[in-house]
Amino acid sequence: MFVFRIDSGSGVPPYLQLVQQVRQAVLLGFLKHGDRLPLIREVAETVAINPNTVAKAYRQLEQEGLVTGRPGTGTFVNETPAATISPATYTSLQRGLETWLGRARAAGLDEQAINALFTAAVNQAKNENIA
Amino acid sequence: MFVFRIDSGSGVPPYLQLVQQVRQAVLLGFLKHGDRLPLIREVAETVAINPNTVAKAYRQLEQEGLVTGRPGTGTFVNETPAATISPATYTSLQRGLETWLGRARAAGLDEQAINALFTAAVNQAKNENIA
Amino acid sequence: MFVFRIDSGSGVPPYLQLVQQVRQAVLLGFLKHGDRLPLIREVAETVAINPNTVAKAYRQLEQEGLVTGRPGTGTFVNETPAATISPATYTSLQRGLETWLGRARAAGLDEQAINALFTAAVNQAKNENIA
Amino acid sequence: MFVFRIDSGSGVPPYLQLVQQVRQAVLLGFLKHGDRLPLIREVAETVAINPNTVAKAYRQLEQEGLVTGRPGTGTFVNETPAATISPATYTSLQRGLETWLGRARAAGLDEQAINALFTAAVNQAKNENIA
DNA sequence: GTGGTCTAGACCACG
DNA sequence: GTGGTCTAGACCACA
Repeated sequence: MFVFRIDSGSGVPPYLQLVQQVRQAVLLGFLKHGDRLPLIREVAETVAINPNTVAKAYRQLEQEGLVTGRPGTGTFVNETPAATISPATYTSLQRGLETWLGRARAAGLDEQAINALFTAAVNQAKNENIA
Repeated sequence: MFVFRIDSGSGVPPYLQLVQQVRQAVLLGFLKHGDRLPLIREVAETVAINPNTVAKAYRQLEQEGLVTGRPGTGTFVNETPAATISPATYTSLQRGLETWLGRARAAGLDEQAINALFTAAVNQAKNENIA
Repeated sequence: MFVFRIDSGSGVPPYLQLVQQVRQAVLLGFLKHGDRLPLIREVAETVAINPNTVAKAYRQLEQEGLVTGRPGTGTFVNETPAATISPATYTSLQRGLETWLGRARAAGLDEQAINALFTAAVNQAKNENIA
Repeated sequence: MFVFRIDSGSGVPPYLQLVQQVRQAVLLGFLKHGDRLPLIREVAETVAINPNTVAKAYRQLEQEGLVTGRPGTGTFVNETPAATISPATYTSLQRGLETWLGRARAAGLDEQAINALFTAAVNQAKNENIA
């Protein structure tokens, strides 16, 4: 089953967090064609936000063509455009990240610092590309 | 010089992005005690947002005690609480991340997919802690 | 100035009527690049619906790429993809329709009957294409 | 035989589309006193909607007095109030519309644009009446 | 004062 | 009982 997670301190609107999580899950293969998203009312209950907010997120996903809402039945994932990477390289990358995270945590970095390092690294690469 | 970067598609309010970037820069040692932040007008111009928005970000940083605005002179970084990790482990972690990013990009992942992997890994660790 | 019109008896959700009217206005050249749509609160007042409903319509138009909402300023029409027909043929067709409508009304048909004739004619053509 | 047609992108609820189509057909003389509407199951199958939805449409038509359901036999059209226009002027108007539609299509207008022109013309007339 | 988001609660169309 | 829409009213980010 798919589980949502809201970070209320990030400044990102909750409905957008839901949208991004579904997008990522589809991208990474956690959600596939035909899978049913959790019911709107379920999500609203588990993450403690208003059902309308969840509905707004689902509506946007539908407009993006990622899912289809069927009244009386639920909301279902549409055919994904294409599998981007092979499962092997995917799990390899995943393992690499996990060991790195382990080292970072062992060194005493909290989540905030880890995120800072990550975004700094990503942006540095971007700047090099520009230059 | 310190450079700001606004991601208008992330959903995070621009003023918060500025705040977070300064916080991260201080945390990672890019900004140290006595460094001057860019002028409000400069920032407003380079990232194309309203000066009021930049001023709001600086105001919040001042309220957090991270910086001090000196009218007519600029905004300066206060004494940082303490660097928690040694520079050696820090650069080691940084290098590790960069090589990982290189592998990910070589495998054909775009920024979106990389972010997805990263947040998934971080959240997975969280879930394990909870369980 | 652009004026909205809500037909509350048609069964079409009000927000969709607004969306369709803007789409048509852009398509017919009544709204051009840079034009400002009426303020959300204005529309809500003139057509007597909730501001949120108008906002929902504008949001959808923004997602379709037709307009751009600028907080503090208003909502503006984006560059139109392309002018589809020459103004000459356009006005010619317009005149033709008007004379036809005049004949229909002179014959005693009310709006309901006129709409019935129109949709019947359009659908008939469709069926012929299918067959 | 009478054929229904559902436009799922119009925003009009399917059951209402059925109701409107029967109303129009009666108004234009396509359906006359004693004609039998298609069976609910047939309609549900051909237009791919739930039988309950069709039943709801038929129920509403019965409440309007347009048709009468005879259990085990079918649903039949009641006596129509009166044909308001002569068949001659009717077919004349119909021909006029068809030639106009032909010109519009020849000019390169798609269905969306044609509808836009039509509703614009109708509404313009309305505004003139108000003014 | 502008658009954007969230909440609360109601009603409807559909299965 | 499902998703979809509307209303009412509040708060926030932005110009």
